[in-house]
Amino acid sequence: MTSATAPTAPVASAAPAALGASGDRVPESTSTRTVDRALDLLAQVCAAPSISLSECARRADLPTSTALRLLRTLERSQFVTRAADGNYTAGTRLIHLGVTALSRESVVPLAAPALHRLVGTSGETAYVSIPGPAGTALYAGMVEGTHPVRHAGWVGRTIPVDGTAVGAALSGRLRGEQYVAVRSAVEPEVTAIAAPIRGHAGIVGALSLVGPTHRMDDSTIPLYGAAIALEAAGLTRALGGATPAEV
Amino acid sequence: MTSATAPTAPVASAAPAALGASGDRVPESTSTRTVDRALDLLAQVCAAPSISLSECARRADLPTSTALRLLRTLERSQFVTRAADGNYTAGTRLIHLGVTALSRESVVPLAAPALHRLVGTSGETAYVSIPGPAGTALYAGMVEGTHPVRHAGWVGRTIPVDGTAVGAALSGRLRGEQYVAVRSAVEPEVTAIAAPIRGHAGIVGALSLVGPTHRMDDSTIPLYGAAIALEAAGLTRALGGATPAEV
DNA sequence: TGTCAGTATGTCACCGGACGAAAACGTACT
DNA sequence: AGTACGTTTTCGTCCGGTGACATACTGACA
Repeated sequence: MTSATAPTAPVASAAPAALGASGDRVPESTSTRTVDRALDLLAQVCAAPSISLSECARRADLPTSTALRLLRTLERSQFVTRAADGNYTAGTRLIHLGVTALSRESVVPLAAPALHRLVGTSGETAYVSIPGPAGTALYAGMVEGTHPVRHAGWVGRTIPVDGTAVGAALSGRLRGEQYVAVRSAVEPEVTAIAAPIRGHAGIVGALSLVGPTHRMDDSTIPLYGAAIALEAAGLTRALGGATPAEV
Repeated sequence: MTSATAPTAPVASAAPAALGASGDRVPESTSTRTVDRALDLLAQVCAAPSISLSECARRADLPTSTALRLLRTLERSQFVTRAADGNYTAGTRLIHLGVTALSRESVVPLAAPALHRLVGTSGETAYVSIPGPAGTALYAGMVEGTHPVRHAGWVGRTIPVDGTAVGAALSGRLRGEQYVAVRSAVEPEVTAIAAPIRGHAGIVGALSLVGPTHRMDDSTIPLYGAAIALEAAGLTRALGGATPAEV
């Protein structure tokens, strides 16, 4: 028990650094309102499949003429695109920057073979997740399950770290186990099992399987959990991280 | 010959719309300098694995104090992250927005099985590409080839549409063929074969195989090209686009 | 037909937000 | 110690960003 407590504590202390954002410590007085507003509008455009000027202005709580001017700026530099019907969607330049930044998160492409193996083992949908903005977890990549009824795509979605399996894995809150399983955290009748992937500086991502609760029960969870933990350990070794046995 | 020319012309007229950006027609006088500057700094941060304040300011041609203020704004809203060594990298919020926007480009996740099949057929690295910013093509997803010596990852990279196979495919410039192959366009001794994927409104993406020229020769190119065209036609049907036979 | 509500776009007087030169600070090196 | 360079802070200044208002357009309804 004592030895089990000691290994957990250093992992937990490393995890907040992985989830913490440098943005918290930036003096607010030096912020630039105009840019804040434009970025908020950009986020609003991305949060919807397609959005009108007035709805965007409403959600960002800006006068319409202000929103139009800022959205025009975003449009000119191709961070948003405006369709013929007047609605805005994310632009090619934002996608480019996002894909470039994502491909630099080396855990995401590295996890692809492991995701395929997990799907092969379980038939459930497999995900790799990374820390998201404002202390969330971001589903960054997936391989779909093979069952006729399977989990639908969550790529691009953020979830809270509290109360979710992926969140717990990213935070290192495994309670002495190698994986964590949570039922009905994000959606009813959906169970997720997750394990963390560690790099030099601590936890950098998580592998997870997500599927309907009726297939993820007391007989399958330990089996799938062990497979996820095994794959996560392999990725951890590949990234030069410390596996639990070495912590 | 005449019938072969007629089908090409309507396709070519549809393709510029796919590559054009609505940003071209936005009045420049309504742009917001401050936001333009911040977005340029964001792009500079994404263009490098990691970058210092002074280098970022240099590349954006801004005074250091101005760059610091704008980067602090980007940092506060988690579009960039500043490490302990002072260098900036892309932040979680940018990744989130980028992944969300990318996952809304339905061609990218839809292409995953096709990419795997192409790798299975050829052993070469397979990509799905979409229109990028400023008339470029963006490599948006990949499945690595199986050869010991294979093409390294280009995901997140943009290439010119002129003179490249993917660019030609995205532009619809196939010269009556179903695929296009180009040698040494982006890098020496690398050959790419590509075919367009069409949606309702025209070309939305391209499938491609990329590999060393010594393995992509006159005997393999027609075989791989036909496989790519077949997969692209399947995706086109899935997206409700018009296949060449229907144009 | 007219009326109304909502959306999108343009205008311009105004003021405060963004600017950047200069100073101060921190670090590494000789 | 001095030097060089990158980073951060300061603050007077001005011009860039603002938003209330006007206008045009569209769709729904009586």
